[in-house]
Amino acid sequence: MSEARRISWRDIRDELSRRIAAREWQPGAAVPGEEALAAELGAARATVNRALQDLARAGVVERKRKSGTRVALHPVREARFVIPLVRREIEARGADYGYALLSREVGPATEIVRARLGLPAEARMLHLRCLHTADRAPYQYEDRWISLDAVPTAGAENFETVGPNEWLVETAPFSEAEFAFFAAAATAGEAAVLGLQPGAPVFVAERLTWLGARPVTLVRMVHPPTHRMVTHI
Amino acid sequence: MSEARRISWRDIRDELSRRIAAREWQPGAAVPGEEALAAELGAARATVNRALQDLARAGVVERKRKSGTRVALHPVREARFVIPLVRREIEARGADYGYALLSREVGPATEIVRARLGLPAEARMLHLRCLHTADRAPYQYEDRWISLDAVPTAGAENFETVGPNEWLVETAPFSEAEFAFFAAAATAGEAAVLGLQPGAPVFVAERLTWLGARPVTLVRMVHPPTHRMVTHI
DNA sequence: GAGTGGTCTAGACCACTCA
DNA sequence: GAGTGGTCTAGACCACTCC
Repeated sequence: MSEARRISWRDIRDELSRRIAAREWQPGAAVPGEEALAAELGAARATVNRALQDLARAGVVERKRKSGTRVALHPVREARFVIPLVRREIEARGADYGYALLSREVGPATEIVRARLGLPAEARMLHLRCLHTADRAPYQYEDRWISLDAVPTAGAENFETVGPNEWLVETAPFSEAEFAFFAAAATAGEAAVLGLQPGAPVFVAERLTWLGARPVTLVRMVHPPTHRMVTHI
Repeated sequence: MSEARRISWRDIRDELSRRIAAREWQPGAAVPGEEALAAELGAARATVNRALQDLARAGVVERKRKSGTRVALHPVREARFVIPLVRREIEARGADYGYALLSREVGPATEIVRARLGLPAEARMLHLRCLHTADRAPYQYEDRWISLDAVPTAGAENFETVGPNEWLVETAPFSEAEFAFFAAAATAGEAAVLGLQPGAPVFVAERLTWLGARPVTLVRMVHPPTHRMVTHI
């Protein structure tokens, strides 16, 4: 009587994905062209295109003009991590969020920080050290430098009740960011703040942001070794 | 004489992105509807839609039917990491890749591993321990469990020249994966293999994969503290 | 030169959600 | 009920790349 429901690009993606997983299309093998798939599946080429682009983004197929689409030999899987505000991260766990400002200073940056941000020696910087707690337990120690050239209004903020993270998000836009994650041994200062032994392994997330060519902020976020960064694919 | 080049969805995305960064549209403010933007920018609604969807994926705007599109108050930025094969990761740095199988055993899994994978006590598993080197220096210690129920052919492989990672990628498809990253103190065994002091901080990446409901493999990849996982946004 | 993916357009209908 | 985003279609042209 009635026609079947229109096929969606997700349906197509899942069907192609299934064929690849079931080895109906071997790794390295060519996938039929968009036109052919569209005809076979009863969809428009644009719909097939959207499905294939999604698979390409996920690393399942590789596409090249003229040569066509192939099942990836070495699927480069990608992991996505959402980087929420610490406060939201803690509240999402159902824990009570706490914030404390440990120190606030205006002055020149250390040589390492200047080199990392590409700033001259005379650049005026705001240096903040904060602690974020979950149910009163140390959760993240934040060591942040803010360029007062890029964000002059930061000099007028005391950051005693609002963390620089939240303040910057609403105040200072950025165009580029670089994240790095690594393990390190807790320095004496970090260990004291987080309630660990000096030298204990800590999980460090470091972020640099720029607005155009101007560096905005450099932050080192240090977590106790119980911290896990998890994602699903 | 001639018309300007057709506007692309990237152009539109960048223009909208610029307006948001320049605070022409404040955080929380409503963005004009797709129809209006299409008219203003001289593009089709589908093109504007694609640009807005990309901004939504990046967390810059939030979209809801009927209510429309708003500039995100708390942009939930996301970081994307590509997870290549270790060999590729090392070769991409211009270093020589080396691989060594340290041990290979068939038998029951430890209780912890079974619990993690949701497997019964009698499940037959393949346990592999390997070392990946970059220019002869230890780069990653791989401790892997493979379910012989899910991947029976793994039992016939000796894994002496090809790492289980590469072998599985070409042999055993998976539908779901979970990644976890964290810092830990090197165990005595890990320290010995990586040439570190026991208790030294190490960067651990753990991955579980399933094919449908069946667990395929659990791997713990341990890196020396010099390892950094980096991404740009 | 020719084949394949990349993308834009114009129009249409649907789905969700708010009032 | 009505407004907005979500998506499909059909057609077209472009851009890249291999031959």
